[in-house]
Amino acid sequence: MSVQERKQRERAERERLIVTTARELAEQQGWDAVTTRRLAERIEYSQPVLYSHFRGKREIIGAVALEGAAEMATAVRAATSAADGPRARVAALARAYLDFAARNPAVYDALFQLDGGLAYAQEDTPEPLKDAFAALLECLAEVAGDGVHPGLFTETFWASLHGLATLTRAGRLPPEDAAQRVELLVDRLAVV
Amino acid sequence: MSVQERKQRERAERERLIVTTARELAEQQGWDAVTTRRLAERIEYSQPVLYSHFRGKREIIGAVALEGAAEMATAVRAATSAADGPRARVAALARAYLDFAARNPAVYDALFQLDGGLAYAQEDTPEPLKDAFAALLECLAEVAGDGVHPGLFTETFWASLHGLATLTRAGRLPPEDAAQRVELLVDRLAVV
DNA sequence: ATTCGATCCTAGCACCGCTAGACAATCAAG
DNA sequence: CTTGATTGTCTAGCGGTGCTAGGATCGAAT
Repeated sequence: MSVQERKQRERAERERLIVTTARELAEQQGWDAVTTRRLAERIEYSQPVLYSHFRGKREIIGAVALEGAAEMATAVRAATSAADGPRARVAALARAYLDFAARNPAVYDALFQLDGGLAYAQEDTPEPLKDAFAALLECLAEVAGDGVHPGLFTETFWASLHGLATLTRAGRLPPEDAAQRVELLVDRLAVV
Repeated sequence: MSVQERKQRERAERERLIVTTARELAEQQGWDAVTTRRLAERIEYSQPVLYSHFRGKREIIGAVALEGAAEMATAVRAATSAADGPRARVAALARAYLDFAARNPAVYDALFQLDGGLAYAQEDTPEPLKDAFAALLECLAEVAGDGVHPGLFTETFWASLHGLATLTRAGRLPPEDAAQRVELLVDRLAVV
């Protein structure tokens, strides 16, 4: 029994190694640089080993996305719980979200830009994704305003943040006025 | 002289053919399916011909993006000019924008998701891109609100629309309530 | 000690973006 | 009309990609 357990443990460790290595490589050099060959070389195994853990590159991206979703949820909750009052909480949420996107561009891409083969906004959506959305909802529900469905409001607010995050990072928006745009968004969208 | 002119004309026609074919192929089967081989086959020339018109695939994407920017500007202006009152104009703009993104997903990707080698939000930004932004600005400036820079407001509003467009199309947002989200966005962001 | 199954790697497939160099068509000069 | 240079296009190939078939190796159980 113990032998099998050890093997299982080692296998799980190697899977973790694959995911964290893929994430590192993606953050360092972009997802384009995350090829199965380079990834295999970094973990010091041959390519086919990757395919004994994941169906393909997509699933590896998906694994990084799930890891990122959990972290993002934590970051958002930490920021909102440290703020006083609805207005300050929403502002803290927005900053935390954009900060996460800016600090972990590759993870953010895996989550919302690339195809990681994950289901979104459905019953079979993985728990970390649901929870990340819940983290937003918890804070944003209180500023949705009368007669506005909290879920719908959260989706809309989230989409606005997502737009800011992606357009800024892709060089479509000048980065200088980022803070002002966030402030404008919070001021107008949140009902306090 | 006439011979050279004819050649120049034919060459320009072929360049148009490349761009429209790339666009067609991308809309039909996605940008992943737009390979230089397939594109060359469709225009009935060999691969190297593509490289006598464009530096590489990136520039072809960029050409599609510029074409799309011009069309989007036209669509937005048509929609806004047909509406009465600031509130209705902004709503029409939002609908026209999202409609364009939904109807021309590949073009939208070329514009705002993919790397077409174009400069954004700078002095050397190509004219069609500047003009597309100007089309948004013309309408949105009148609802920016007191003390809010029109450019900054336009950027923020645009980012929100962009977030809705991308998240909806990527399956990150349920498509049913799209109209309600747009309405919410217009109601809250636009000062009428 | 020997089987046998799990584990891993080598080698290779079809495809990608891109380019060098051969070849044919066209034009200007003698 | 015949050259020679120039232009245009194609074939073939490079190094890379994601992914997989099949053989080698190694450890556990008999």
